[in-house]
Amino acid sequence: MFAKIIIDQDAKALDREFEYIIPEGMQVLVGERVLVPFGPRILQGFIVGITEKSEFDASKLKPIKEKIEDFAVIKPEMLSLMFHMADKLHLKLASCLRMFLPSEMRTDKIKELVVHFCRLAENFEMPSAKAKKQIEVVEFLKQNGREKRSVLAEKFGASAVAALIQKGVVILEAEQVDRVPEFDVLKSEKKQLTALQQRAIEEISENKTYLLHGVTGSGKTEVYMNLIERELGKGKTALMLVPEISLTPQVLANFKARFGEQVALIHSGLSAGERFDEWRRIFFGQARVVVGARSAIFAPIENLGIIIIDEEHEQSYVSESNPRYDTHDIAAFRRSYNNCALVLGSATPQLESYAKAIDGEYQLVEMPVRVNGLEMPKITVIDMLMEMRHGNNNIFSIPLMVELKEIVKAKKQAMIFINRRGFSSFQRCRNCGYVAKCSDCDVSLVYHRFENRLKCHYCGKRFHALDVCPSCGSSDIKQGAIGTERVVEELHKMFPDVPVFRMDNDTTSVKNGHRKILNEFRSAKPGILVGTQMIAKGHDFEDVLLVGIVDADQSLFQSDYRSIERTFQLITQVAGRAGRSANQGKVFLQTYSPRHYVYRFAANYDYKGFFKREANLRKVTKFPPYARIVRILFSHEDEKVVAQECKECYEKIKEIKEKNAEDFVYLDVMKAPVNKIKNKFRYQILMRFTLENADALEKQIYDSVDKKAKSSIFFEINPNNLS
DNA sequence: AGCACGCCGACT
DNA sequence: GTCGGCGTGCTC
Repeated sequence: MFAKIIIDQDAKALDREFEYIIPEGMQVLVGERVLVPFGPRILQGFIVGITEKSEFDASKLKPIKEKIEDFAVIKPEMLSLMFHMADKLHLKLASCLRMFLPSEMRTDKIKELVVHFCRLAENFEMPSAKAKKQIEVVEFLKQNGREKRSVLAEKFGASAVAALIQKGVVILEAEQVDRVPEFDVLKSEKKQLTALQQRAIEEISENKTYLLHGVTGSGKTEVYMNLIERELGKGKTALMLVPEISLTPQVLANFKARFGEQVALIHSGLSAGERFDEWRRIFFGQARVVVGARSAIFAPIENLGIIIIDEEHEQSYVSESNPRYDTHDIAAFRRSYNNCALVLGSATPQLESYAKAIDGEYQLVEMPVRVNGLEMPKITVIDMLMEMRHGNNNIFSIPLMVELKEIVKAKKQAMIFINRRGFSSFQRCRNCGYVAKCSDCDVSLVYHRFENRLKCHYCGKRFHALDVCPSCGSSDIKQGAIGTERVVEELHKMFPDVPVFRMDNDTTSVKNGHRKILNEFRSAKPGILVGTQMIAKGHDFEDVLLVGIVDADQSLFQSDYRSIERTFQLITQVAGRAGRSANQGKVFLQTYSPRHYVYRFAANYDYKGFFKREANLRKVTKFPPYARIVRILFSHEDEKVVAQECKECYEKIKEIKEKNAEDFVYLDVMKAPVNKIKNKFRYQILMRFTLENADALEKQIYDSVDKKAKSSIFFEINPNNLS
């Protein structure tokens, strides 16, 4: 018998099946992991097929060396998912398989956590009277039966315990224990459902895809929990995805409280060991509910009754680094494989999803009212140009400052949203215009006051801050647009006695960083929380009565077809943080373009109006979801090589375009907007075509890319950012 | 990915 | 004359 095997190496040249002989007497299954001789070395491989006869020259075949586990780590569903991903997303087979296993399984450093217990042998000789410590151990075990070796060693000394084991008086028993991730414990309280929630649960009853459009505070989480409960009752399992940043202790605690031991949690805060143990619990069916971030969509859970993607519009569901994939696509595959329901929930669905709901491809379920029946907080749009004209050059407008003072006086809380880390976006010389740039990447550096350093947000490299301009020697250095650090500093000046917290990538990178900051903020009254996107997600603080959006335009003027949509989503999410209790909250939105339509729709919480306007714009200008964008990015350290290879590829695509002229809207080749990252030069081909022949064209274009090129080549469909 | 084979410059 | 540069090609 022969096995088709995928070698576990992330290389283009190895991205196919290799054949091996299954040795006599070795029992293997599809999906198992094995070690095989490959050239001069021994590598890990996955069995993806078993055949009677070989297709390759039989005399050149080698036998499988050994099995790694005695069970198939890749289940049938995941195997078909792998082929699906390789085919549709142009991913390498091995890199798909890697997504399905906890990374620590490949390095085989981590194993089950084994604890050694000691017990007395059935019949044993008492140690000699001189060995007092050993006698104490024996007495202790007589009293207590079993104890951990580490505990005994600490109490009586490791040598005494070792001697007893040596003599056979004490027997060692190894036991595997699961590492259980930390979480805050909440008491489980089942809330009374509103009529709206009840209706939503009833509507989501078939094995279809549903778009649950519910305003912030409409109680979507409670709906999810009830849906999951219903599936568990039917003997099914459930998979729920949440954006990484909203995997807050609160959310986790809620699920643990409701579903107890049946829940497995997967998120980036887990240690390697914890992650592995959760994966095992899912794999072996002990966990029947999986809650996790993006990569949890690959959890080896079987018998799915429902898949939920909460905050489905979140960018974090799209993997931007290899392997590139969109969680929606994977969820759609698993939904259809398991013939189960898929629920996409959001207050501000992606335009693409809402369009599908309108077309009837998804079922639309609406929850237009907050659970507590309260109005949404009032959003006031503030014209910062007017502020400047009236002589206010501060980063806060007068109305926002007035309101902040009120909050402090009333011992309440406020959140200030500013979507930029660091102190200021760049440092520029006022004299000659010099802007500090990263030596390895083509981007300006961000000034971080606390460390007094310039940092590259692309590669993380750090540089000395500018005292004098390196170009002209002038010491007149201007700070660019403001960041979180700068806002915190301003607030400290205004309110020296009020605790101000900063939450962004820089302050939450330590383990449990989120939780610490949020817990401290929770008890600070008055208190102010300053942060980037990550404060916009799902934290419910009753006393937050004010939300300030310092610079709403920031996400608006990025040359990206989705930037307006993103701005709308961000404002709605951030505003939803204010007034979660009976007190009406207020939102102040500062902008330099107050008449932009996105602010009018956002201030009125008019999603449908916004959708209509934006969808129409996309239709007319032929952008997704009414067209497809393909970007092919070439990257290499030698600029001549990338430029050349990119150009060659472009010429081939140009031929395709000429044959399909009516489908193409746009095609061009250029330097990538960020021309260099980590010392690698980047060139790109950008194109746009209509949907009629999109799949066929996409395939042709993919096939025309030179597989032997020296540059790394990235193939992106409707990319989120074009840097 | 790694490792071997293979064809052109500066060295005991 | 040889040692070694890394370009090209192969691994069931």
